[in-house]
Amino acid sequence: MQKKEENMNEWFNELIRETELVDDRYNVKGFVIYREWCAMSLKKMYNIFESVLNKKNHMPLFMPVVIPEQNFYKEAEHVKGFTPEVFWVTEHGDKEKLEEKLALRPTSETAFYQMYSLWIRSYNDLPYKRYQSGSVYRYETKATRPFLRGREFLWIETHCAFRDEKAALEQIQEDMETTKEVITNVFGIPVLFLQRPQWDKFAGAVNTYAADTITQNGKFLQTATTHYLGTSFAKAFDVKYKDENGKDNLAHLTCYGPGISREFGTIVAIHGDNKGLRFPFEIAPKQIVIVPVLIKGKEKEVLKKVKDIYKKLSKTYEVILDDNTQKTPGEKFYFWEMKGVPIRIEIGPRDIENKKVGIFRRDLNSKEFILEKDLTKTISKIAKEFTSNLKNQAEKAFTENIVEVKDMKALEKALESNKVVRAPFCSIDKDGEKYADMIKEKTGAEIKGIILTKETAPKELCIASGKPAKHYVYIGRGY
RNA sequence: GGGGCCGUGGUGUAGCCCGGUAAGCAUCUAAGCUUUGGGAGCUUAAGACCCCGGUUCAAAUCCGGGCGGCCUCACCA
Repeated sequence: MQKKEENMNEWFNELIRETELVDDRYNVKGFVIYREWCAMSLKKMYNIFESVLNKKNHMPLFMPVVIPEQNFYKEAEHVKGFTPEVFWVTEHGDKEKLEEKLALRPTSETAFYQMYSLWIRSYNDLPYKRYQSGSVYRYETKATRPFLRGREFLWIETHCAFRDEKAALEQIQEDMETTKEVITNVFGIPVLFLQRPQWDKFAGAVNTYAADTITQNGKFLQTATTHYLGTSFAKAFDVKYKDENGKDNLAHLTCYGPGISREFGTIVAIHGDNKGLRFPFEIAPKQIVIVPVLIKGKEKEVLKKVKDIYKKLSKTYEVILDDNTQKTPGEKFYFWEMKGVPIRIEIGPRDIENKKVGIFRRDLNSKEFILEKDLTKTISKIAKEFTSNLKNQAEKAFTENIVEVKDMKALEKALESNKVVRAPFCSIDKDGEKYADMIKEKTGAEIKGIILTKETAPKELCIASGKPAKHYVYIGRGY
């Protein structure tokens, strides 16, 4: 098998094929099948995200997958940004034209806000927080890849309406906390919260805020974005509320889009190692596998023992009992490690004699034999620390992959050695764009944005323009 | 969209340059025996030359076109 550190792309492609996460042999380009082992985990990811959103007073709904052309054309910037990527439904039956073209939603602002103008009437209706889980469709150009860039992908999109900018910006904060709670703490993926430059924001937004992670080969990978849309969509779709004085006001809108299928790919890319997948404990398709060691003449007592343990652990965890007799234990060990099951329990005649069980843990790739009476205690201890071990390992690589630079030479050098950089830069407003273009041309890397925690302005000069720098920006190549 | 590489059983490949044997190997699948503490062994079975056209006595192999894939650049919340 390919080594991750040698060729991450090939390692990734090989891994997702070997582990049967997706089947990309479906005969439509950019559309893949998320198979069982992957789907079990995707569902858990959805559940966790949804329950966090529900706790924060979002409510679910399901919007239609098609959006009429006229909705799509209501917000000028939005159309301009998305039109090249839209799949249009134009016919029915035997080549009869539809009266109106329908877009397969590339994102659902223009579906939600059409209805928000009917549903939102007064300030008493605000804040108005809804979300849907589902798939969206974008005609990406030919460089599609499973999980990271598909023409169909799975995500959640929230759409919220507020009285004013202040309330809307608080929602942006909440979205980022949600990202941290779920993507970092449960999925174990470290992220940087970045405000995108003006030239790289969501089509139609006032500002775009992203949660970017960094892969071990030094590329940015966007896991979620949240957008402050201001009132432009509200104006286009007539989303108004009456205030206490009976006066009409435009609602301030935000939307948040954590990409579930892409986050899954990120989990594979970040946590996977040369033995295969490693799932965070909470979203592992199965959390524990039990492998009996069946020695001739002693199968009976071993099988009885593992069935007891299986039954006991199944009350709390999702467990598989691999009692297949055609495969040797060694082969099963390799197999389940590749599949990313967090904990493996081994039991053979010797262990029964010693009142012990073998425990292998995939976060540390280590094995020990413990007393059987300590089993549940040990498992719950491992379960508790498993994901944070993965997270810490990921964070170490993440931090090491960011380097500080003060000039173009150092920038080029850092990018060449597969790092992303933090550097002083003149401006992420329109006036900085030409210098960003300059960097792009010279190095192929992009300005991904500024970090959101308050920072004092740099004393250094901008690495591209030589003007005083307003910000430290993060620069790198992306997926 | 540009450039490069490629298309052989379910999967990974050899064969192609230099046309001709029963298209080889590994894995997977099924059946049986035997084994099982870190990828066991044997026997048997099943399974493939992307599509269309051309050249030729003869095409997996050469030529043209199509379709599809991978890498890469551009584009892209």
